[in-house]
Amino acid sequence: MPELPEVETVVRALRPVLEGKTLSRVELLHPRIWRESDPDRLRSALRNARISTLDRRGKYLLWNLVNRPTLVLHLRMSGQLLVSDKRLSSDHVRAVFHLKNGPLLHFVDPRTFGTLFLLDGTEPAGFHALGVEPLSPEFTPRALAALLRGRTTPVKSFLLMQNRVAGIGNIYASEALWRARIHPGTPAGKIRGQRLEGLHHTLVEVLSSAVDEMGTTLSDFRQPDGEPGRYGNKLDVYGREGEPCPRCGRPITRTMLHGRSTFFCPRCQHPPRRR
DNA sequence: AGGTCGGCCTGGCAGC
DNA sequence: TGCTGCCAGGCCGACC
Repeated sequence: MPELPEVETVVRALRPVLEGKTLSRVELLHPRIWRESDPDRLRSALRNARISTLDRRGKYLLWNLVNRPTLVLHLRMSGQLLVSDKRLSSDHVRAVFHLKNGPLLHFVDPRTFGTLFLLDGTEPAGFHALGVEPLSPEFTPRALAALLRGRTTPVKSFLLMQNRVAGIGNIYASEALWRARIHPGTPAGKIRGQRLEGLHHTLVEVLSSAVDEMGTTLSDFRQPDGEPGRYGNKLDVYGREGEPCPRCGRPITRTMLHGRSTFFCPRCQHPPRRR
């Protein structure tokens, strides 16, 4: 479940491994991984390509290549990028990147939801519709207010819309709303004033501290060296149905909102008062 | 157009 | 033990 902090962790770990290095070739091992692309284009774009810099946009990883289109990867649910000198024996290796005079980079993904494509005009349109980066200076309370205004959808669902704010997923949406004491079912447009300032603050706070802890590992997520992230034991509500709320002690509740598990404290997290 | 829902996938686990 | 069925969830396409 790589969300922004997990993808940021992967990008930071891969920079020293990949930046300035040259790919000799890529092996594409499962058709679902390149479903959005022409595999021949991918192979030829990556053959002997020099990697200049690595970046992140929302939950996407970007490899900027010298004189080639940018390579974009998305890990979706279960994808991992693992660095190893020796070839991994896993059944779920979907692509292998060969570096000149360097280790192998494995794209491992049991569920094959992950994907990779080139920014050469054939990319999925959704990539260009991504919303504001929540850890950028552009993400201000005022900017969030403009996005929320008039929306009737539950704020939890709103936070998952990548075309509004890019990078928040199911875990950090629940965590930020708990910290802000906002009920996940609150209509997004009803959040104003101090509550909105609070939500802006907790979103930035939760995402930044998860980046500091190398992300959350519930089951699949691994850093490129195979280590899990450390934020999992800092979660206040996610995955803690029935456990006491760290603030008030009342049991955490789980509900389904738009088909997604949503965790919250029914005592501390209120919808806004009617006026 | 905004809001909602189901499908894509497979591993892991609960329940029988 | 071995089977069934459900759950995980990011994103997209279909629908109202």
